[in-house]
Amino acid sequence: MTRYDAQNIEPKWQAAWDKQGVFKAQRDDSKPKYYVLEMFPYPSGKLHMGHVRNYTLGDVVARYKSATGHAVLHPMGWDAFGLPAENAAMERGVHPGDWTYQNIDAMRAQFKAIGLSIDWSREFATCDPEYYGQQQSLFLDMLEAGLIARKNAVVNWDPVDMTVLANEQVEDGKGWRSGAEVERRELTQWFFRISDYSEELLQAIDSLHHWPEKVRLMQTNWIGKSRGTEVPFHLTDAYEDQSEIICYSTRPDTLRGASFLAISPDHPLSKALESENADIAAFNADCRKTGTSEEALERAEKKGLDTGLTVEHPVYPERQLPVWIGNFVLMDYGTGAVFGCPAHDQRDLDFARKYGLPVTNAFYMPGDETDVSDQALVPPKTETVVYIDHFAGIGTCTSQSGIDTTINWLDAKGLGTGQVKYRLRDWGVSRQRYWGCPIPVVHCDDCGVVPERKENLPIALPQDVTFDRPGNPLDWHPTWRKVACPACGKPATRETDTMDTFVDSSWYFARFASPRATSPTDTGDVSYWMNVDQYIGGVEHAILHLLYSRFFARAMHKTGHLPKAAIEPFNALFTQGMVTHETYSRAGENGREEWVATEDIIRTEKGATHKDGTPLVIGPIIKMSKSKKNVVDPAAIIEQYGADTARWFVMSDSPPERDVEWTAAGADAAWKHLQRVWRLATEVSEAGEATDTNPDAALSFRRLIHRCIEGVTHGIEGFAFNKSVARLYELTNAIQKAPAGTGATRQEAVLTLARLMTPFTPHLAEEIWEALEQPGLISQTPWPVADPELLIEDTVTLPVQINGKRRAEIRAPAGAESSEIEDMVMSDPSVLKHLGGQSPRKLIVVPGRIVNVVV
RNA sequence: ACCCGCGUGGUGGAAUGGUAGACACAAGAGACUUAAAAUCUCUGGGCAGAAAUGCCGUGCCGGUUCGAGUCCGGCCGCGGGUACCA
Repeated sequence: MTRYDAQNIEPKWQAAWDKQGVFKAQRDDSKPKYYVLEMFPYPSGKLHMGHVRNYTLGDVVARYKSATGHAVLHPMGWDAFGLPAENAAMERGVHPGDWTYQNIDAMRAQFKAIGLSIDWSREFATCDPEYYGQQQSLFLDMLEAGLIARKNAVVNWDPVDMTVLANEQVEDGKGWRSGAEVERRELTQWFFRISDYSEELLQAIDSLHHWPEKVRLMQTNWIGKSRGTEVPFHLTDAYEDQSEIICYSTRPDTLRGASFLAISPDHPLSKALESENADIAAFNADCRKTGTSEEALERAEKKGLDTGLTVEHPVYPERQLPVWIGNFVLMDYGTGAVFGCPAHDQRDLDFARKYGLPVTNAFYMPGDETDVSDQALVPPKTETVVYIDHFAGIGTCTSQSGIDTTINWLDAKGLGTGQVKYRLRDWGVSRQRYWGCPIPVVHCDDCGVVPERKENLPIALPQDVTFDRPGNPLDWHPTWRKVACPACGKPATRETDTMDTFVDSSWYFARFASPRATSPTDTGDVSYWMNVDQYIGGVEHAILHLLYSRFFARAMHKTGHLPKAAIEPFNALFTQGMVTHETYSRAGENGREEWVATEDIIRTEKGATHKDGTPLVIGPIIKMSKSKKNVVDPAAIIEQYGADTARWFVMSDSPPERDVEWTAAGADAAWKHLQRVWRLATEVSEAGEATDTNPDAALSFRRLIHRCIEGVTHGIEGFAFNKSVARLYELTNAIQKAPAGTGATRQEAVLTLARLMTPFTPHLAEEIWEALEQPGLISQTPWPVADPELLIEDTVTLPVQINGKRRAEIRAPAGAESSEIEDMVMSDPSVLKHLGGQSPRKLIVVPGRIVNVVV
């Protein structure tokens, strides 16, 4: 008997699959189709364990669906545009394209070594001109369909490098390269009008039955629908052409407690005031220095400046409210102006206390008429409150009905306008960078912004660019920008902004249906293959990527590129957990914590030491990451144990949606198990022709085999691969301990085991299939079907409880009547002993489950 | 702060309201071996007991139920998401 030699066997089967085109997706109207897709990777150049887990999950599904008679589409591509390539260009002087394609080559080889059932003939990268050219075509169609707008937006501006920064390039409010304080600056940008679809995208979340509840909730919150009202406040004295300030409020019922107005530093009125008031100009300028990132806003202190202007309260005109500029008021939500009601909003209360503004209650809690002091009174909207002297005549009711009544009242009096607002903002896609899909428009002095002609697509990125100065290389390319206007033919300038990489990933799933089509999609192919039946990826994409894709599918439908049925492109979504690993550290120079790479660790009984002998501190178990140096390189694992071991490990133990901790011991154990399976298969193979001479033992063995088929299938269907793996362990144990006289069934068991293991460890399964002289490839062999007859036991063991405590058990025929079981229970010696002569008050028989005797 | 999710042996984790701890890892004991590795066998929630068995046990407190890890209410802890959103 030989040891299982994964290093030679795995490439052999990969070549065989490749040669026979086993995984080529083929339209076949005689079969149901199944489209499995894992979120495509960024080509960093190196596979990590997270990839192995993600793609193995999808591969198990793909191989299972294929074995159960589906026409499977399981493609792979590369999300290839983005910043890291430009960084590499700046740091090492390589061209972003060369860097990217080299990485793709390296990663493709590593992916192939995992033995994934991918149809590689459909591979593409988003940086292929064939792909982004079609994306430009989509852009032009969407522009024509009114789905795209051009407007001003605030960006992070690095005043030293004179360049726009992505949010992730802003660290502590400073540019990552220059270290300069980042400023907010307005630029004219391209936007996808996703906010037009807010309500539809929100409503349709209800139809996403096979999405995780968590993701649906996150999207709902992100869209952020709120009902409120817009209330105009008249300026006591009109300022220039402005006579009123419109505030948006979701709590108009608290209008009685309004004691000031706060407007955004970017509000038109604030801007107008800047020119004549130096203090205001300075204050606003200071506010704009704060970056747009969430952390920057969070840390910023709530500050305000009194403009000296006042407004009339709309309901109590005799009251004059001061108008402040508040750094916490956002121009791009609502109207950029709010009324402050300190009694019923904590932030307003803090502001009022800081600047000495009045605090007036609009309502009390029933039976508690104390005024607000340092804690704003904000009960849940479903709770009943007592309104004080309310203008719309409401007294005691829930806040929600108070809000509704007030909105209607204000509407009726012409004092406000009921409004539904969404947090979801239009999607700004302009990026001032080189390595992205060029936006296909031209700026002409005479014609303005002109869309490119489709026959000029793709608008390809120029190759000859340099990264020796900051900013966008397209801006100073000697010739690329200079083009003839597509409308009038006069000299004009090409747009140098490129698209956000989220655009690239918003439709790639549709492109896989016909990756070489000369239009974005092919109607026949896309109608056949879409939707994605099972989408798999990290929860970090729960909001943006998935929401953008949902929007894009609608936009593609509107522009004729997707059928109506595909406007929700992902039928089912699965979000998998991370791969984690222990961290190790020691005190480095000047006492700072120094992380130590996994390969430098020697694990000892008590802890860990560096291979140079210094003791190490074992840190927390966290996601594998370069910065913590706790990565385990899949390539090294594949070299040591083979791909099947890595696949088996990541599918074992932890449920796929949870994090899995990579441990050396676990990997070793997975490898040992696969060796054991191989050993058993070899034994069976060497035993040759065998017969069953012990029919009873053989029958119960066969029952076990079929329970295993049932369990593994059920586990895969329910994305509980860890449970499938447990059933496979059970079957392996049973084969090993098979009683004498079950030789034939044992052979059957090994063949079934191989077939059930195919989705998890396909190479080993093929090798066993071949060793047992079975025809064809196991990858093309149908999935075993459990015989329902064999799943039914003839006798069952029923636990007997007395007053809820398990005291005995009885064996009863599977279909026994309750009365029969009652008789058996009441004559069972150990039951009688526990009853001690008492007669039961009640006997509960749950057929096939349990008996409870109540005394 | 708000919104989700989760708390089960030494560990990862099983368990349609019905025998808690499947399966695996780590551990201990044994077999084989000159020895080790590899492999195989057995043990394994806690306490008491030689054992049979008994009591306790799924973060804590209470409730519903013949029966609760599972359902309900409250608390504690951990994880995730989101937010100057008016």
